[in-house]
Amino acid sequence: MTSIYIAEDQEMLNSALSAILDLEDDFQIIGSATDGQRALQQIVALKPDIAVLDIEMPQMTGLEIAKQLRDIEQNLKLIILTTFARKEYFEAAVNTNVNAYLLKDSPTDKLVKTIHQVLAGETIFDPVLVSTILSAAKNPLTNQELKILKEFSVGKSTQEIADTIFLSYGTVRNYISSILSKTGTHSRIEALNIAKKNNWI
Amino acid sequence: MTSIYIAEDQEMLNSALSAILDLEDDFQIIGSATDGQRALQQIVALKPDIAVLDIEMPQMTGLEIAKQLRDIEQNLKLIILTTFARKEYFEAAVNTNVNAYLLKDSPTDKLVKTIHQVLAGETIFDPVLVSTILSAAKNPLTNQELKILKEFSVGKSTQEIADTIFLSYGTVRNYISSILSKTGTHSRIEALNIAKKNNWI
DNA sequence: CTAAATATATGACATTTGTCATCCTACTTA
DNA sequence: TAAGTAGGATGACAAATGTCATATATTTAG
Repeated sequence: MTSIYIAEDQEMLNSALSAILDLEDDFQIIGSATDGQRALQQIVALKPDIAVLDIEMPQMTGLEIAKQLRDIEQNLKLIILTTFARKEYFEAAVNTNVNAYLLKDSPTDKLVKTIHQVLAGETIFDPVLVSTILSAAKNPLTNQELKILKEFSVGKSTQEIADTIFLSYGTVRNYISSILSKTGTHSRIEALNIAKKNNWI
Repeated sequence: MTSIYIAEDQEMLNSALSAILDLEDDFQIIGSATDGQRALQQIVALKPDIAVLDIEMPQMTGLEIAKQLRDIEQNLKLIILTTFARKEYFEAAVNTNVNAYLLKDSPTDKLVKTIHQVLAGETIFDPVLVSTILSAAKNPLTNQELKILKEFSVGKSTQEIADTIFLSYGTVRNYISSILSKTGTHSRIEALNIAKKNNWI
């Protein structure tokens, strides 16, 4: 019998998955939470065989939970279950040595199958995810440019950005000009829309 | 026996709900889709007793489906199942006379219960939703201002906005100035962030 | 019917933004 | 060592943006 813990902040999906997995003869749901902090505490306390973790949750993300658990629980198998194929998430997950990374855009059968495969020692990455990552428009922005993009995404003015990252006013404007040129746009809002669409921020 | 159709674009939740509802003795899932167009066609063809509709789906939203179905299928009970408590959605749903409006932030039990209540002739609005709507910061923008906000949210310049909605350049700038003043900001990006946070767009 | 509110428009002004050419300095690298 | 090259900075200019005062119809409310 395999014990499973579910961390998923959308109550409907959380309860639905709990019910479905619990129906499997060899699975037993021993707990679930809709926020990250509680999930981490309970997983440490209950020591399940498998933890299914959503990434975006209140309090603490599934990736943070995975990272902390990796250090203290060697046997625990970690499965990340999330909505979007974001490169940053994926890389973080790979670096944390999670056992599987699945998209919510898969049917529940797939989750069940994945759990079985993980128990058998396999590591599973959703193929849709992998191809999305590989085909995604590569972010052409430098670190500095990305930092500045994030600054003006919250509405800061050039001067405010210059003050927060300790660059001159003119330099910040040069970077912004470069961002606009690389994104093929002529205004901050357009550049932001491009960046969001391509998951650069 | 009650026949149910599910339209929900997130495959994991779709399959999970299908499985769970099908387990109920008196329910039978007769179909499901992950896009709006296909859902509408199949619902018309299969004539279920209940249609559970997500709002945000590719091709066609659940609200559009509900509207079209209301005209041709009087007996069909419509249940809207969605993530966010948005005033516009809620109002549209009420105007379409849907039989229930439930948030995904409820457990599956609640959905099952709601279906039974709807079958008994009741109309159910998620209480969390109703209180959220009532307490939400009221949108202070006029229709024209909102229209202009949406225009510059996609990155259009003042002149481009003026051209698309047939107003003078100066008038558009006045409206934008008014938007900034009402949102307590001094730039379009800040105003956009406020508007998004409060679900005005 | 009048007063107030709306929707639209202008002109004028100060700031901010976007674009460019150029410059300096510290590192690589051929 | 000389020629790049990356990161940062200036100054100058045009265009866009944000702010205000004001004006004129048109509606709406009292």
